Amino acid sequence: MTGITRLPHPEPTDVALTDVLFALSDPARLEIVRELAAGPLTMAECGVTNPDLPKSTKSHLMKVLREAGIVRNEPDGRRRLVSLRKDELDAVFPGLLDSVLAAD
Amino acid sequence: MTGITRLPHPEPTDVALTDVLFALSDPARLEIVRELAAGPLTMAECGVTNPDLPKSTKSHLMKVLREAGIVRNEPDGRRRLVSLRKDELDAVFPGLLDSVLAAD
DNA sequence: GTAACTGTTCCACTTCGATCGAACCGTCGG
DNA sequence: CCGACGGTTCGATCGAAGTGGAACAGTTAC
Repeated sequence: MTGITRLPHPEPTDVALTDVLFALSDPARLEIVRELAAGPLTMAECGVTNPDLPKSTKSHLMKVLREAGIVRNEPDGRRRLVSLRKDELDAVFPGLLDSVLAAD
Repeated sequence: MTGITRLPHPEPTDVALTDVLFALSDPARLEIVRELAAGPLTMAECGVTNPDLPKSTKSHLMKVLREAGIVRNEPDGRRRLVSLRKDELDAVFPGLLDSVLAAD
C-alpha cells in the first residue's frame, strides 16, 4: 500500500501575509529558511546551527513554515526533503523573501 | 515644567529582523502600518478599520510597533503624532517595508 | 483652579505558541 | 518477518503575548 504520508501544503495564494511574516519572525525558523536558500535539505541536514534540537521541536518548527507556504516537505525514501518554495512565494509576495534573506 | 513624556524609541539598527517581522505579523498592527504609509496620524485617527478598539489595546499595539523601530510616537499638544520610520527602516532592512506594503 | 480630553501604564485574565518526551508510522536492510 | 532509522503526531507543561477596564499623567479650554 502506498502509505506515503504526503503532508498538506497550502497554496501560497491562500496564505495570509501575516502568517508568512509570523513564520519568519522566529529566529530558529528564520535560520532554517536561510539554510534552505542554498538548496533543498533533508530534515536531518537542516538545523545545523541548533545541533541538539529535539526532533519533535524541529518537526514543529518545520510545520509552521510549511503551513505558511514557505517550505515544501516531501517524502524521499525514509527521509524527507525540505525545499524553499521561493518562486511560488515570490509570485504572491514579490521581493519579500529576498529582502528578508538580504538582511544579515 | 516640561513633563513631556517622550517614549523610548530604539534605533532600527539595534532591532532584530525577527522583532520587526513579528510586529508586522499581526493583522491589526499591519493595518495600522498601512494607514501610516500615507502619512502621520494621531492615535485617534489611526485604527480606522477597528473603530471600537479599546484605547488601551490600541496603545499596546502601538507600543509593539514602536519598540520594533517601525513607528515613531511623539507628543503633540495633548495628543500624539504617530509616523512611520520608513527611511530609517529602509536603511537597515532595504526593501522589506516596501514588499510588505505592496502585498494587497 | 478645575474639568474635559488624549493617551499611557498598571493589573488581572485569558489565549496562544514553544518545547520536548513518548508513542506512533512508513521505509529500508538483513 | 523484525529491528533500526528518519520523521511526524500526541499530550502535557510552561512562558509569552493579547485583551480591556481602571487608574494615572500631561495638555488645553473655560
